[in-house]
Amino acid sequence: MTTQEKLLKSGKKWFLKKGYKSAPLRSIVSDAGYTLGAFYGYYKTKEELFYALTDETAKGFGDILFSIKKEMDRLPADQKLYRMIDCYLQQLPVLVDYIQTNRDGMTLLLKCSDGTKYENFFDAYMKKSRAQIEGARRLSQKSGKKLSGIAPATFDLLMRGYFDMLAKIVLEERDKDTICRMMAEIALVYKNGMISLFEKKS
Amino acid sequence: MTTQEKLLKSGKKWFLKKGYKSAPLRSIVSDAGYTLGAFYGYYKTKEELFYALTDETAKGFGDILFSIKKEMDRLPADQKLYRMIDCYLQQLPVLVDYIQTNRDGMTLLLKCSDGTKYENFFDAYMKKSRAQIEGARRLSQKSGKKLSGIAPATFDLLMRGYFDMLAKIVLEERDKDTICRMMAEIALVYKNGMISLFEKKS
Amino acid sequence: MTTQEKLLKSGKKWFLKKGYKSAPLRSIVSDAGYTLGAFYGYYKTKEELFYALTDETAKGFGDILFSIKKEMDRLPADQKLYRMIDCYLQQLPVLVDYIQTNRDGMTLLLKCSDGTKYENFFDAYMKKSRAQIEGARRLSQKSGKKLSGIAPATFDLLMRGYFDMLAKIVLEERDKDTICRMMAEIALVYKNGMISLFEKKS
Amino acid sequence: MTTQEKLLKSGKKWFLKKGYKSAPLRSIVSDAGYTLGAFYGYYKTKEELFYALTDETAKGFGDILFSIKKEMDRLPADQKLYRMIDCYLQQLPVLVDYIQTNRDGMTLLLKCSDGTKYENFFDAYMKKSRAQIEGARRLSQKSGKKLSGIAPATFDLLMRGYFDMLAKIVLEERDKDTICRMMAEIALVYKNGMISLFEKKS
DNA sequence: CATGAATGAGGTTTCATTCAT
DNA sequence: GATGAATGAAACCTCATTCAT
Repeated sequence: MTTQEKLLKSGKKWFLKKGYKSAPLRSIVSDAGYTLGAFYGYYKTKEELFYALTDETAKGFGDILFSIKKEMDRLPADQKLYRMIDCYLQQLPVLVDYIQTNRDGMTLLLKCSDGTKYENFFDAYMKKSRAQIEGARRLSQKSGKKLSGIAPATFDLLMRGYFDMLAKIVLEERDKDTICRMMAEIALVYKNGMISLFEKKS
Repeated sequence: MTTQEKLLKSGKKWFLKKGYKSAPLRSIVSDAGYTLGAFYGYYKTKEELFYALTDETAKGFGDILFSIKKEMDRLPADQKLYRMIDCYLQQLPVLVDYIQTNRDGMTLLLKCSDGTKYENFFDAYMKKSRAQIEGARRLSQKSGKKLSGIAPATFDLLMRGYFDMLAKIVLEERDKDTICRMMAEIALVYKNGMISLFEKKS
Repeated sequence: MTTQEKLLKSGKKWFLKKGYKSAPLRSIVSDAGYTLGAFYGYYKTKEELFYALTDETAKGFGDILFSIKKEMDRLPADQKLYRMIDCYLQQLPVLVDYIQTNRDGMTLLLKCSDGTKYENFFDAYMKKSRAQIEGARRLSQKSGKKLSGIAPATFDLLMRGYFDMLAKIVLEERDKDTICRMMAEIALVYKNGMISLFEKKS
Repeated sequence: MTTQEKLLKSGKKWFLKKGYKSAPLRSIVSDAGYTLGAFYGYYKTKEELFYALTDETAKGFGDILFSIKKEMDRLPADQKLYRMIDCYLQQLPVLVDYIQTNRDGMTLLLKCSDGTKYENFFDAYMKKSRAQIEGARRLSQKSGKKLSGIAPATFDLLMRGYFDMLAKIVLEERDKDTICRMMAEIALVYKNGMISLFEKKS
């Protein structure tokens, strides 16, 4: 294992354990078997080390979300709200798979990134998709259908909750199939639950 | 306002702004109009000040959850899973009310407690209730009914997600009615969604 | 002697000895009989300590130069160049006196300020007065007199040289009268030398 | 270009840009296309590299000053003070020429030598020549003439001022003729100014 | 009750230098 | 001749905590 790999490994370990800010660089480095000076031969700052551990994962994750979003954009306007979840469900395995194979990176992003550019990583993505959903809602309303037995803010909250669950379970559970099944179940609960609300109101 | 009250007030302000770890005790104390020496006449450590601001809220919140749990315990074993949500919905206003009137304390617990015994405050409670639900599941199974169109772990996850949403929205939104309505809506989505799953499977 | 005074004294000593950049804060502080932490109770940065030792002197010195400049502004345009030196000579004692009584501060400004906002302190003032002199020169030319047996750039250089000499001698010599006499002599050399050039050419 | 030449070139560039102390050896070496290890095959220390860039220039400059001094020594004792400037003026082109063709070296010596044995390079030479002038003064006095409408210390200061101006202008201006003209003008101001003083007093 | 001076261990970063290969 | 990994001391700065007054 090269020095850099050792540094990355030790950095990952400490960042996971204490979070970015509270992980002492000294510990990271000495745990890897080196001195502080050695570290700066490889990274310019502590932050750079963190990004070396997370940038790729963050980008990869964003790419997947982006591809899902594009898929959703192709849905006919009047069906968007109803079918967004299906659209998402279809991609779920890819998403879970990605998070699974990038567990550490994702954990760093979600739980240990305080003090870095990735703090609130998830909410940032959620905010983007909020605009997307808001757009879908307005289109649906124009098309004459009454759909909102559910307030948009609630819908938004539900989505954020869903992703939080996704994050939690992926970071806890190692079996991909279980995760997919659970998240699909939850998505179904969401879908059926929302549909029942729509129907009740209309 | 007594010295102690001023310290508490200033401490709250700084912990809310920067989180437990990053809030310099110096700032807290000088903002209150005192010096560091004075502080240590009232609290042994910085951490103690934090707990002075949070212990009560944490306990109060726990008490409510505990009372909901007791309520649920009274449900007949064979109806537990189905009616837990109603049981919870019934208590929702109390819960929201409590969080609302203890916004600062709850925020401290949920967002600013990194480095204290309360980090991961919510998950800790959720883990306790997991045992509870697990118990319900086993009882139901004994009673011979097939209920789980939904896996218990999924149910657990859903509950944790629900509480996260509750936390999020309470920390973002100041209007109690809005919060209650949204959380009730979400609970309905949950309930209807789950019921539809049960029915489909059975 | 208060702690702050000790810190200032030690700071002055080290800055004078090694210059701002090369003076280790550690030495400054431990020489004063304290630890690094103590220092930061009094100054936010090393730079702030330096400015505590120099700001006042810099301002005072600037004020005197400014008052000389205003004096010069009052001279009739056609006599400016010829009488600027007299005007300056008249204020010389004040200037020397000021530098004398602020020897340390002036030395810090002139020799030890590398890395601070005061590096090139003198040249900065010279640049300002350059504009002033250039103005005088143009006015003189308009008034029809041929005066420049001396190139403006040369004149500028002479002035900068003069101030450098002033700085040097003040920092070396402790007797005010001697300094005044020497600088007055030099000013006379300048004046007569320049006049002889003017006359030769015209 | 040999390795050593590359190192020298890069060293010159960085020392000129940042000064001896602030120029990181790392930058010097990597800019030259090598690594730190390579450097130490050629020079024992960073300082040694600096001297490799300056020793020759320093010596050459000193030699010229020495030859001027020898020239002056040949002047009859009773005419020394009056004719020193002529003697110097005669050598001025040589001096300027030398500085011109060794701009970089001279700049290093005058502006970038902080932290090396050459800091205060100019003043060191001036101090040596002080002894020389002092000697001239004593001889003149012995010979019975009243010469000093000007104090020897003032004369000394003037000379140092002159050299500072020379340094400044050479480092700023690239055109040799301009430099020679300006410095000659200044020398004339000096000479005429001093003569007028002598005459006035006598 | 409160002060405020001081500590000391901690943090991140820089850099000349060494040395095995 | 050159590499480049690594050192180690030094730099500036932060902050919870102590303690004499």
